[in-house]
Amino acid sequence: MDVLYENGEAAVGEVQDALPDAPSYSAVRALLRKLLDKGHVAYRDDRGRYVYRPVLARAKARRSALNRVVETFYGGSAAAAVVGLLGSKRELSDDELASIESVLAKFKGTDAL
Amino acid sequence: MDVLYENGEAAVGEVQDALPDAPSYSAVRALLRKLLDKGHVAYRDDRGRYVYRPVLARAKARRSALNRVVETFYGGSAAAAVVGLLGSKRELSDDELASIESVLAKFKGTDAL
DNA sequence: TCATGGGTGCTAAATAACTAGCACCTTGGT
DNA sequence: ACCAAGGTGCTAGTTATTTAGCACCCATGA
Repeated sequence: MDVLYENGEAAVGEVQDALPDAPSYSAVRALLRKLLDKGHVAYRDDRGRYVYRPVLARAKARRSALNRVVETFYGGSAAAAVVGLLGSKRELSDDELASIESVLAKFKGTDAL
Repeated sequence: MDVLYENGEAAVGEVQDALPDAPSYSAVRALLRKLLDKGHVAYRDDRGRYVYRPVLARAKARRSALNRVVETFYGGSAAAAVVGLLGSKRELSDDELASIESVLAKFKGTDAL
């Protein structure tokens, strides 16, 4: 799933290559077929070659993945996760800094009242 | 694993209860034993009852989990992940806001030079 | 003391996942 | 037109996981 979300879509061989400790080609085929049966994945036929993609919107999966990490490791506190995220970073470009301060601004507003 | 990281430690039954789609008690027992064999988990004997805990330091697992989400869903950009994290939040306490601005401060310093 | 509840170790059978290998089809190059 | 490469569908055998059920141990409460 992560492979598909990262690449947007991928064929069997690509999924296998992207997997850290890849099982056999046959196993990846079987796995993708099972995900297909379960409705987690769809495919398009690219001239006889099947290219798979996630069914659940990337945005939803993203939110859910982030949520899980926040729940598991930060006691549900998004702010603590943000601190953890930035704490292990060395540098931040001006653009990145600006975008973060931009989303922060809205909280300053509501909190100040 | 997530269950153990979230609770710090847990017995077989607790792991089973915390699991979203739990397999049988036997399966959880077997799984924990396998994790034990692989060295991912340790246990203490609480008067005949085994209580399991992760071997890998929470901090490392946390960093690794966060990293994976950032790689998978935010193209490796921690800043983008921060924006995503804060974007879906409604409110932030003064303390939370302050702690975030505190870690942000160090980037302002280095970037300004 | 003695039953009870809830753990563990262990085992055997059912179920699921992995693997390898076939025939077949399509694409691309010769 | 033909061949080679690389896909798919399908199948059968191997391996791993899951399951249920034993005997046993050890706190707890009656």
